Amino acid sequence: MAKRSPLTRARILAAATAVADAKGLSALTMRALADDLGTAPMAVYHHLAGKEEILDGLVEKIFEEIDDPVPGGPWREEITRRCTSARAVLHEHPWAVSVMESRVSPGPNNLRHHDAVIGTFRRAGFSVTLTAHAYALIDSYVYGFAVQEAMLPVDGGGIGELASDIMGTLPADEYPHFAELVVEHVVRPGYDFGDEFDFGLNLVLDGLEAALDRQGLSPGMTKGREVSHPAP
Amino acid sequence: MAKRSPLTRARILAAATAVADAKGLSALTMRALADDLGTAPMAVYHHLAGKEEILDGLVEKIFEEIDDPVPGGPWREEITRRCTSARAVLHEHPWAVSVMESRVSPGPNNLRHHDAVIGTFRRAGFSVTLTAHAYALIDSYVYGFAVQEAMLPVDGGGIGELASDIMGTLPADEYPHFAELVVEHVVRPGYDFGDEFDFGLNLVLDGLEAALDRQGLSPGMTKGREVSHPAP
DNA sequence: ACCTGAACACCGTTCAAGT
DNA sequence: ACCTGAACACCGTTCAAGT
Repeated sequence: MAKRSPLTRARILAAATAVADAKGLSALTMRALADDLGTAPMAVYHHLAGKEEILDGLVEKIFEEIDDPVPGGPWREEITRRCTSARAVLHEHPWAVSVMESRVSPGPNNLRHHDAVIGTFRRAGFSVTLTAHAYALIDSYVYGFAVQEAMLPVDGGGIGELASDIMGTLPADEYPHFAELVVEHVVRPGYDFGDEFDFGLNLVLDGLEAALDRQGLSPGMTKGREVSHPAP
Repeated sequence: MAKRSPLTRARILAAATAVADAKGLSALTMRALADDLGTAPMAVYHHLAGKEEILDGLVEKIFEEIDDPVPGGPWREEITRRCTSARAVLHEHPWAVSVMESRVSPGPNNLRHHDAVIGTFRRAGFSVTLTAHAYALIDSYVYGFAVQEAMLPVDGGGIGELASDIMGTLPADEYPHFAELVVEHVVRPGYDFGDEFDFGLNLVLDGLEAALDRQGLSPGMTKGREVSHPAP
């Protein structure tokens, strides 16, 4: 793409993202990356220590793209915006979860982002324990949804064709419930797996809201409602 | 391990699982696998077409290990058992989700298992649409939880030490909410991230129960409550 | 200082050959 | 039929050399 500007850490990471987006994670080799940058493979090593550091950089770029929630704001709106943004970013970069899984320690963007998520719950009155629950729950949901989207062989509308391909090849009477779901739902025009995201997110947030209310009514509320960093 | 029995598809897949469990997915090479089996690398190719077929086989073995729910049984108990089992299996084999992400089409065990999950919801009166919601939601949660567990550098109790290591290295005042969560919760004796699973699962199932009740009361209930394969 | 080319130890896989 | 060894086209990375 951009050819003759001097090699930069940022330019290398941008090219790495482009290669992974376009051809998949397995096509992201040091040689392919150098090709895309118009340099020899070894040129990259003068700006980043090696492939591991490139992968670390890619994950940090991902967390840069995701909207941070604002602690102190209305928690449900903030968390909704954050989760919707995270899902969109992970959808654009289907390799992202795989790369995250292979990292050993979180970078500054990762920490800052999750500090904001935790802070949003705490400032809204979630106890430390309930914040830990909520944090594990929403991240599981967002990451898991992204994994499922990444597992789909095609995007959005195309899934209908694929599903009917599968059902055509496979004995439908061996998997009757699967077949019913595909025939009566998935192949219908307008179906998009991505639309399932909002249902689950709202259900999860309803549950957290109820848990927050229950906490407020329970005897141990004083500790739970303590806010570690009160607004000025 | 077992050395001199004749090479078998099953024995190869068992060895592949053992290598991935013990040394990680990246250590699962055809040469390392052959070493473990006590043969030359190319011997494996007489029983499986190549590495892709090995990975397909590993995923099928995973779905063999997970308890199928029984359609027609009490849906909440069945789904709880299934999700608990799935989480345990994915915890034992932290490489499993990564491998699943890279597969193109589901194998028979995979299809049978998900047919049972879908059937459990349908037979309990979930409409096709609500079943699609429920299916996406619980699998997102289970896969996402597994991803997060796989991202943790150490297991269970050891996470406390690691967390305090991180907090020791990192400026705690830059990530105040993160620091609070670690100091007041994660490093406490007895904390185990895996324990977070039940909270989220119960919250999700509560939400699905409420959605099922709402569906039963709504005008369009007849179609939704139709059971495609009534008990004899 | 920034980039290069040749070389090394890997990887999955093909192919001709052994028993 | 089942297994083997050498070879091929890759991969990340080291190292000595170029500008």
